[in-house]
Amino acid sequence: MSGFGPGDFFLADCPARLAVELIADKWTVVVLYGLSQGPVRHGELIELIGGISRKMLTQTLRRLEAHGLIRRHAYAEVPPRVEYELTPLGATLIDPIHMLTEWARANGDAVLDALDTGPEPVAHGE
Amino acid sequence: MSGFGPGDFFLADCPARLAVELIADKWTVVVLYGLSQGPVRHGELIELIGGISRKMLTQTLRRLEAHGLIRRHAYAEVPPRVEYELTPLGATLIDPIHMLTEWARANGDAVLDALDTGPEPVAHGE
DNA sequence: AGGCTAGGTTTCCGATAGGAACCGGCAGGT
DNA sequence: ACCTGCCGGTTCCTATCGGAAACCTAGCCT
Repeated sequence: MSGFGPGDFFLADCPARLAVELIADKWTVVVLYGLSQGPVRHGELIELIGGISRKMLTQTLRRLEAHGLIRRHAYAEVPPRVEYELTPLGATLIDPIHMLTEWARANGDAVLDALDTGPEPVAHGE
Repeated sequence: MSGFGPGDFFLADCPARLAVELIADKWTVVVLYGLSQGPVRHGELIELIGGISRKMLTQTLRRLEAHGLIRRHAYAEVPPRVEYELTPLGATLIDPIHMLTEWARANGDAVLDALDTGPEPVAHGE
């Protein structure tokens, strides 16, 4: 070991760790991926992302907005319309996110196979 | 919109989504990063990763092992020694993980600045 | 015998996640 | 005029999770 760069990132309170924890979240990656091609409405995201609830979507969007990764546009229209889009800072995440999603697409089956192949409960003394 | 490839990944139960949720976890990214340069012992990870508890580390490692991303070597020695290392499948995650950590290192400060600059409570009617 | 080591589990409790139900304003149907 | 539906969001409530600290196992050292 000992080959890691500066001691940061492992330091629990450094900006890099906080940034990772911001996106290392069940919904964040999927939401950012959904926004990666342009502005999307709240309702569109709800329909697009299977399994997410309005509450968790709003919560996730708020957090990303507070951290400057996305911007919210609320149009004062009759049926309310709200669009979300990546900020320039948020756009810098597109590449990392796409690498992750591509990895997931390529290896998702292998990961699931591993679950069936060797559940081995470990039991540290079997 | 409508430019997303196949409808998978948004489907909530497809392998790709499950794979993303496996690694989109507070500790998983940091742990995988810690293993990215070779085998590491449990205790080394505890010292390396600031803020993690033994419980969460073990839990995270077990989950990664069950999904075939890492392998566990328990040496039957006097003071027990346990090493963890990436499997070939897990090694395919190094690149995506490194992109994430590099992004975090480069933009962590900007993300934190955004928090101070515009906490704007939103209040959907300001 | 008692203490040390290293990895892991258990216990307890506060914090969080998440679904369902509700809110608010306005357009349109009747 | 009233009821209903649309959209985004919030509130309520519970099940689950996260984390600190204590405990466990097993063998060597003193």
